[in-house]
Amino acid sequence: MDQQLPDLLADLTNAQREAVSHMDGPLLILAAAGSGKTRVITRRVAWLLQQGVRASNILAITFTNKAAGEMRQRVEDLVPGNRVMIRTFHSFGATMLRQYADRLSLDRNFTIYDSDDRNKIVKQAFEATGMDNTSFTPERIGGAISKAKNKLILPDQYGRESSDFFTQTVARVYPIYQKKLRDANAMDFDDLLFLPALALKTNAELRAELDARFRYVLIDEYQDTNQAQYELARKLSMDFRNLCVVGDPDQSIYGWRGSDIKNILDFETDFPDTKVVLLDKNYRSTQAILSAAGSLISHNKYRKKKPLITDNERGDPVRLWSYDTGLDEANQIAGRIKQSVANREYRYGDVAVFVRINALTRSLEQAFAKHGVPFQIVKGFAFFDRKENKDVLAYLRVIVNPHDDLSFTRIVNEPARGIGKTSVEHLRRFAEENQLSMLQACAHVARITEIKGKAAIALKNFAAMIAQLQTKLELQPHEIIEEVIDKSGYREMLHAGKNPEDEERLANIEELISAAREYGEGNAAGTLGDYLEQITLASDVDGWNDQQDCVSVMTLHSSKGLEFPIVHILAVEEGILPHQRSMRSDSPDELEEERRLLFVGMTRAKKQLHLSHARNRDFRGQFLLAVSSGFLNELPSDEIEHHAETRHANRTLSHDMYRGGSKQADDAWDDTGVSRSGAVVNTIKTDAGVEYFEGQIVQHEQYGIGQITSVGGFGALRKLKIRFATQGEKTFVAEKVKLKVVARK
DNA sequence: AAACCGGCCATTTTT
DNA sequence: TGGCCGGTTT
Repeated sequence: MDQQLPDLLADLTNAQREAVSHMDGPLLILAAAGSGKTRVITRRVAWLLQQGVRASNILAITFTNKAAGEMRQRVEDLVPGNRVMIRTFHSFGATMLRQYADRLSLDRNFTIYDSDDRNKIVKQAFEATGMDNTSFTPERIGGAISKAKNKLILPDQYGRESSDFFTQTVARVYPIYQKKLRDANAMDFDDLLFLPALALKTNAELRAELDARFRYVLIDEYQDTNQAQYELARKLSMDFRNLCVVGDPDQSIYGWRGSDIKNILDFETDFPDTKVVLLDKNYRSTQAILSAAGSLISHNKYRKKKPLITDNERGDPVRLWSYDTGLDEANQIAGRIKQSVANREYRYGDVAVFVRINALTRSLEQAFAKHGVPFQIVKGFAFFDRKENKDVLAYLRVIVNPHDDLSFTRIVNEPARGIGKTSVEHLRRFAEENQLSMLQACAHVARITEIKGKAAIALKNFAAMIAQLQTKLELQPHEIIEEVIDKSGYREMLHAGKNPEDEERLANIEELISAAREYGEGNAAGTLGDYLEQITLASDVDGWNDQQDCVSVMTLHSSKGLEFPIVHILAVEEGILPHQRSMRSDSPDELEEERRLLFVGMTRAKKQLHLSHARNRDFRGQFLLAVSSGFLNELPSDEIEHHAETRHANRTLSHDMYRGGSKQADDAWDDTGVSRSGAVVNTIKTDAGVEYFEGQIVQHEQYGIGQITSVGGFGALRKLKIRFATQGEKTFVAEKVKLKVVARK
């Protein structure tokens, strides 16, 4: 080997070396959490280059753009100046669609619609079917279409397989939805996988070409691929079967959006001569953390059994915290972090807080602010969701893609130009009848008799302004934004400033401009279209700055692939983790996925792991009962240290701060059937032998967690009143109702 | 045409 | 709790 090249294998374990230096043929790397997976992939890319494989023949797929960037950097450090394509699946799909647009009869300037856009188009498509209002939300119908695309089901195929009313509805919406997207020259997220996968399936020539172009394909987080992604991977690896996939079935957490854990479990069947490498040693976490995580995940039935091993020290026990309220939880965690940093035990940047749902970040935000703890919420681009920024982006979209009627409608009267709803509807109808985009239709506004003088002139002027802006397309993105807010009158509108928040809006746009400028500096060749694509395809973690010394707050899903010395996981409670929606008795898979989600969160921790729950939680403005998650009972007691942070001293005071219910909830905490006051409560026993009593906490299939507020009646008429966490109070016949008594320890 | 108001609703996770 | 829709007023 050339002495000047870095020795890429020297510091690896045997298993890692085997994975890195495998040359041709399919390769499956089963990599347990913390087993040095990223290192192996980057090393492997570098090793292939060192063996003389051309950079342009390698394709590496990661799960987030951030991961792609990091991998690019690490490969660059090992083999400077290479041009390996490292992308997310979606970004790869978008690139292919643009690159081969002509051969696929597509317009390469397509807009990428996000889920908000998608739901709006679904709504329009639903209305176009002429069906009556059903109870199906656009989100639900859109979700079904998304799943169909992930399974590569075409609009007309969907109709043939539809049976019940919901799928029949979807079957009617789906074709119209898809046509609307094509008319607007827009792709939804799923199209970025769906269309390339279909193209590779039906266009043999293109498939062979791309297969030869990407001779070596590496895919990270393979356990989270869906059928469309699977198809892409396969079709790129038929003539050149050098497909390397890396993943861990125990970390599959995207089943809800169509990913199929079978892809990784069946890989060896799909590729019979697969070489399998097991990376099972963990280099990340302490023994205590691993043993707790391992004990939890061993409760999953649908799973290959495998031990979690490490040479690391035992370390601190996993700490389990009980709080009276969610507010206490947030405040005490903030306080303890602050104290530990003051004691120089660790830095703020070492700490991460994970939550199951985004709504839970709010209390943390307040608590951290109150205690003066620096933090960042990894909800990356909430910034681009602000109205003013969405408006500006809509202008940019229309400039790049004049067919984008959705964006056109958003901005045609923003700022107000005297173009009202009715005029816009007339324009839309005319455009539809004449197969034009709404922007194109503006040129023929004189022919639309319903649109009168003022509105007609305004539309003409609007179209002229867009045309004028389109001549600026070769400018840098941030310069175009400046043009947009000047020429459109947006800046003027905000400057006129009637509302106090106008100033803030202007500041937000300024921030958008500097973000665009920053983008331009890093991507000198980046067009406006590239910039828009980057924004739309950005994930939450892509906006996360890991250099800052502050606490990171994020969802468990976002935490995948990351690691932190100190990890807190909040609200490990029934209904939250596992989430209500996953607890239907007919879907054990979903419950297992929730368990994997907690497993992923736990295995992010290197040194300290804190799990917590509260007995009462503020949710949606209501103060509700909370019960610790059954998952906590699946942890090994000898690795766990319990901390009950109750506030007995000022219990009454704390209760006075909230609306009713919490006193009862506290009484209910004793599992004795006897309230704290000592009074015996009503108890009834059903014929099936189940005993119910007041104050007991139960779970109903449909309504979720609740507390029995009263029992009464005799014989077949015995009734239970149950107050549910989210559904209010309901009455049931004790013999009939199916309840699960929530067990606690 | 636009601003304003009040009621109703849902309410996981994300590219 | 707040975001959205639909209706009403100016």
